[in-house]
Amino acid sequence: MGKLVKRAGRDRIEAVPDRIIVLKNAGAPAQAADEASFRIKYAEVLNAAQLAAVTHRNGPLLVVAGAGSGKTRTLIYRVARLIESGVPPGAILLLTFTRRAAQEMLQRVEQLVGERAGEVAGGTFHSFANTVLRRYGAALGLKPNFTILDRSDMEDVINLLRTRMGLGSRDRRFPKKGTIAEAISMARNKCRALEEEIEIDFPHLHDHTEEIVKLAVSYEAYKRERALLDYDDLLYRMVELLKEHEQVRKRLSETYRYIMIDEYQDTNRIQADLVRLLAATHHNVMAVGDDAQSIYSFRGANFRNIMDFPTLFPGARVVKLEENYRSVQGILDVANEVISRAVEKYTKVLFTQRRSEVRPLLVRAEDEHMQSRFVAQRILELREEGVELGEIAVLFRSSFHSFDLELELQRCDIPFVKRGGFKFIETAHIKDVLAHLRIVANPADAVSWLRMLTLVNGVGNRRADRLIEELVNSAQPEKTLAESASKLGVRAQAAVEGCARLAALVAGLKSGKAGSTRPADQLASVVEYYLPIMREAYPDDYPKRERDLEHFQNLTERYRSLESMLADMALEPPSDSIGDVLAIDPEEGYVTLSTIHSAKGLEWRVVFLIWAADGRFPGPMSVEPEELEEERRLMYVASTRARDELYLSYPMYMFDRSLGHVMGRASRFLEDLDPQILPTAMLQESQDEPA
DNA sequence: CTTCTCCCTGTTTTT
DNA sequence: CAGGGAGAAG
Repeated sequence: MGKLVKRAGRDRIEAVPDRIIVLKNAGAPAQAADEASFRIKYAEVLNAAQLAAVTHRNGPLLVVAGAGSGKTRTLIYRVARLIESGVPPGAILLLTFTRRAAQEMLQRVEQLVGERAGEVAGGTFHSFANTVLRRYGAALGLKPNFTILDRSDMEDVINLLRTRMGLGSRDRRFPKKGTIAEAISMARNKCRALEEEIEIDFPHLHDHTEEIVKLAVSYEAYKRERALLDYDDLLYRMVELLKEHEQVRKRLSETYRYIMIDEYQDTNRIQADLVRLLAATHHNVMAVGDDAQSIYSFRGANFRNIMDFPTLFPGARVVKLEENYRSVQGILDVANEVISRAVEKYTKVLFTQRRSEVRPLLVRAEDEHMQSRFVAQRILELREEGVELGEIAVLFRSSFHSFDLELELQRCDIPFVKRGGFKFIETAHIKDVLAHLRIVANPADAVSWLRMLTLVNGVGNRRADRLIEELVNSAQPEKTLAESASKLGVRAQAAVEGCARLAALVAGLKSGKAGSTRPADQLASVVEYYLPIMREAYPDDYPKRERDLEHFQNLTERYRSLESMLADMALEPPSDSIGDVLAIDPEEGYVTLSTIHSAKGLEWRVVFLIWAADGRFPGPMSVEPEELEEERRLMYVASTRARDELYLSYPMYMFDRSLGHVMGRASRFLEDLDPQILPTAMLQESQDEPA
């Protein structure tokens, strides 16, 4: 789907500097034309509130939009309206939650106003920051070839530093790398001192505060020395850039004269800062969001942020969209009930004119497998009734909740794609292969060197560490590698040979052996080198992994530059669970399986929510009242994804590792709902149905 | 110092 | 049901 679109997206973003020239002309936009001169009849296709938002021209605007109230539609029409009013598309910046969302919106804008919409800049905060930093980061002393660290890279570095600093080698209770990484990242996302963050959210780490802070300090230094940026750095350093370099700030602010942000309730303070700085010269910011759908507090978002918008941008206009165009009233009744029991009240009550006799259904299954069979069977029936598979989704709280269902769907030959949860980009073999390419782009990328070197037989953490010290400062790392390795001595013959082979590979990659520096070709030589290593490392399942690598090679075909490919892999990784994807018949379509988080902003005609059971949703990790409130909002998000039919199901017997078999109860968010609003059904085995 | 093996843990959610 | 971590052997 949409190779071209994706490519267009990248070009759009990369084209930043050219646009500055365009800009000067844009300084004097066409004066507000009167309604008759617009091709689109805005007043006819939008309701009053939507129209008010769309025709808003200058100054800050906050749109509080309930689920399904035409939020995306409003954004799209606003973009169209601006373009029709003479604003150059390149002066519009559309920040969304995923790049996918940005692309979909721009496609729809294109249908309205034509190709020029393609020039609108857009993407996630992180991908936008990435582009800007590559271009202007030199002002901060940042190399343009910096490497982006994902979460597991971050953990690798922390682990390395921890051992190096001799922390926690004795103390078995020293926190794990993942926990430390989380604390560091959380502190930054909430704009708190690390000490403070530990006190508030990680009180159990209190005894180790001093060491963790030290670790965080050396982590910062390590990244700076080696041109490495983690996700948080992308945002932080961009804020730094805008704060400290007035010229850059002015340039960008003048380039992007109209800024729009989707899903504002899920932004955190740094992102808000970023917007404020970007809009410094014009304050033309339109934020769209729904406080009742804030589900990313684990990433530092706070649903109260949206209410702070008018403080951040004085004089902001506020528009509320409350009419729902998506769901039938029965579904909204459930959603409204769920959210009305929240401790803190939200700003809207949804209503619709879509009447329907059908109510959502709370389905009790005997056990997990029966739940899966129910979903599969109902999907088959729906298909008989003429519902396209693409109109059906199964949602769940955590990605592993769908394991049993996946097997059942496979058994019934129902094609599906799973979104959220495991990303195959994060599997060891893909990361291994990527590491070899990352050092071509950034030879100082010590994380990747470490990964590559420890793959070599006879090289472990210690030797790798010593080799890296020499490598990262060397002008020709591959030569240095071969030389230093040869000094390891006869006792490490395997290591010497292995390093020589690795050095040869790297040399080949850099020189563009096989006459090409196309990422796909470079990847091919890496794979050739890596296959024997992989066979040895994973004797049980290497065939599966080989198929992954093949799939990965296909994915890289369309990239022309290594840098853009690597940035994409870090910021917008392909998340399809492979295998199934390839087998799908485009005519038939597929059912979507998704975590609720990944379903944000999407809608389907029929939605199943499985594992709506206490202990799963909310999960065992949610104890604090605030966490439970977020789970409640998550339930609200899940139920408002459905247009016509909504099935909430849970098994009556479930297996718990610590408790054994337990009686399952419906999620606490559903259990005391009026049966008039949420009727209950019980599954029964029919006689002629084989078990 | 590296590697092998066994045990244990622990399992949201994402850029 | 993995993947990581700790401990022992080469």
